Amino acid sequence: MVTLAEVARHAGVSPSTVSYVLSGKRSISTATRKRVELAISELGYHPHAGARALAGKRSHIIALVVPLRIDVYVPVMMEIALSVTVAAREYGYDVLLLTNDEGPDGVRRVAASGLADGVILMDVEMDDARIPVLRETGTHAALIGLPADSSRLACVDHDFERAGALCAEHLADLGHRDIAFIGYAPAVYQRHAGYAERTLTGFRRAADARGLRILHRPCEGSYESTAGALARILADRPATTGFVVQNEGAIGPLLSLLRTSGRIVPEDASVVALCSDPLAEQYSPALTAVAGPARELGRQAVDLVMNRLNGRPVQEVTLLTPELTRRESSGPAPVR
Amino acid sequence: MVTLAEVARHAGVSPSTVSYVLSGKRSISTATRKRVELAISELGYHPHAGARALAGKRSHIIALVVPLRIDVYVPVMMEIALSVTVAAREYGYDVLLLTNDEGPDGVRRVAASGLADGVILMDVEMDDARIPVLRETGTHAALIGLPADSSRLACVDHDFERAGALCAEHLADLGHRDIAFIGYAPAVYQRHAGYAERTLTGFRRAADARGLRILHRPCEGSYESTAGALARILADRPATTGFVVQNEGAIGPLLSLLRTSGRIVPEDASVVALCSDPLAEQYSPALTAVAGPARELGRQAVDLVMNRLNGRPVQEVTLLTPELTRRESSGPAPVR
DNA sequence: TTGTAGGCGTTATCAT
DNA sequence: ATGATAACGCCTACAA
Repeated sequence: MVTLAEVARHAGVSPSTVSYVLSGKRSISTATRKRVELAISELGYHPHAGARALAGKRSHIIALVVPLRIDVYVPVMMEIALSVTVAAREYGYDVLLLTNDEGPDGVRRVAASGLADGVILMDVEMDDARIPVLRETGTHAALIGLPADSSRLACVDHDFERAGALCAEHLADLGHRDIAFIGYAPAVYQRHAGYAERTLTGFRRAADARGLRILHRPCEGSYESTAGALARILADRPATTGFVVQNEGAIGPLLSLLRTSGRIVPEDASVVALCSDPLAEQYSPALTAVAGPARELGRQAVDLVMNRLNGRPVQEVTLLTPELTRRESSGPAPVR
Repeated sequence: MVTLAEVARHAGVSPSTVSYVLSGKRSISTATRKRVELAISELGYHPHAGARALAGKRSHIIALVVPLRIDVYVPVMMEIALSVTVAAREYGYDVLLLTNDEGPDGVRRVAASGLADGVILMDVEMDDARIPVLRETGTHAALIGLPADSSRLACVDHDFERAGALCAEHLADLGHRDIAFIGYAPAVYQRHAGYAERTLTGFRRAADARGLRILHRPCEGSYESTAGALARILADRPATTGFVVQNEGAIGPLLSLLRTSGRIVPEDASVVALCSDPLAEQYSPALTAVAGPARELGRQAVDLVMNRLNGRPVQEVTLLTPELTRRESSGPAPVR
């Protein structure tokens, strides 16, 4: 292995000079810098990560804790994870992947061992068990998601309330009066997942403001459960003409079922999905959808951690604004 | 930060004793071991990762290189990544996430800096640019996928030839004579992606052996491209009654299109998908599908790296056997 | 069974 | 602008 000392010898300078060329923490004459840089590339030198972490008190690694069992749409999760990785690299940081099955101890382990300088938590729950560990160990962290108590933390998330409201407003604008919201599995609401509740809150509030009649039906996302949810909706409120879906699994079945039941989209029924744009475009008709900037979430989380690491102040809560993209699945309410 | 020395003092032993109870590399009397373990938990000691890597010449980290742009089904990729992480933890290893946009240099960087002890490459191409770096640096690695030249490497992959063959044989058994294979985007075949070609090879060979007439149509996976592919198939071979799909995006559209064109599945046409079981079960009718053990792929890759790290011999190529699960989308060929 | 001490490759504080 | 040198926390060969 090539060491800094060898580079120094090769360049005819002292080890500290090489170190400073690398870190840029003091000025170096152009001449010696050139020599050092040449030596580095000639020898193929790469600083030893462990030694650097030991002496420099920074591992240049952040940990990303992802859920092992996932109820949100996996590709979005993956996109966030990848954007975190790419953004971290721009700071010279690498990303350590942790699964949430290690629980709070995983966070403690990587923080206490100096393995990671900071932590990004995905899929944060309202009352997340990892948060006390963060507070107790003073770990620099960013949370993707919004816990019940975000004080002294740094959180980024989509503005789900706004997303829910956008759906209701869009359908109201189109003249729909009776709207159904097909949501996540009952279990998701039972454990008070923030994103699910906040979407519903925003949706309800906007619907109220516009005088819409609404129905909320949880749904497992399978064909059968979607069929069940739709049947109940149409039985309870036959006049329903607008559908909002926040369960990726239910989208395909819903479109099939509407077609089967003789309802043409968007002439007889409008569908608005809460999902990523690529997904919305896969369906036929392409779906009007509300999506948040997944990639941006990852970036922001990294920025937050880096700011904390460098002692810069950070906002406790950052909400990213979602956008509604109108496609083929929504249209004026049918006249009756 | 709690150090090993403090633990030693607290337990009234020497630092090396603490080190040895941790590593188990020499026998310790039960009495002192107890004392040390108590001190460790009382003080909340976690060995400093950097120091350990520096002194022990092992970072206890493996790097996982994932593609930044993905054409395979993302959830499967995610499942593999997570299973790698879980399996690695069982060896006391953590996983560093690298994206392939760093290219071969990313591998060189983590290997040369001692950041990672080994590397797992996902989405390996036939003539992968990262492989020379592996050879040149002597990095311990496992590849998920099968490159053109696998000599002196350790590769795991699904047995795609077998998967393709299973599809053809299943449809042949059911009496189908004309079969169409709806595949990945043309670009995937143009760059000779191994999994795509091998599936086709196995499919063709088995079809030949059974005297089937086959058609292969690449497909982008969108609704439109699927419609185009299907239209051509039915124009070229109106007698086609069996469909094999190896493009997750095309499945939904295909089912819709078959229905629209008045073909009932499975009475008029049979569909066999090459996709994960959870995905196959989401559709209606539930799809007969051939799937490989994704989680197992991750495990095996980790085992391979660990074996290499510990100087144990490893197989160059390990192929995992896929299984066909019969569901509702395949049935006897219609009599005509 | 346990203790002592040198060294791993950097960083950063003193000097010069 | 550059050099020498003492940590950093752990591992392990060598002693006892």
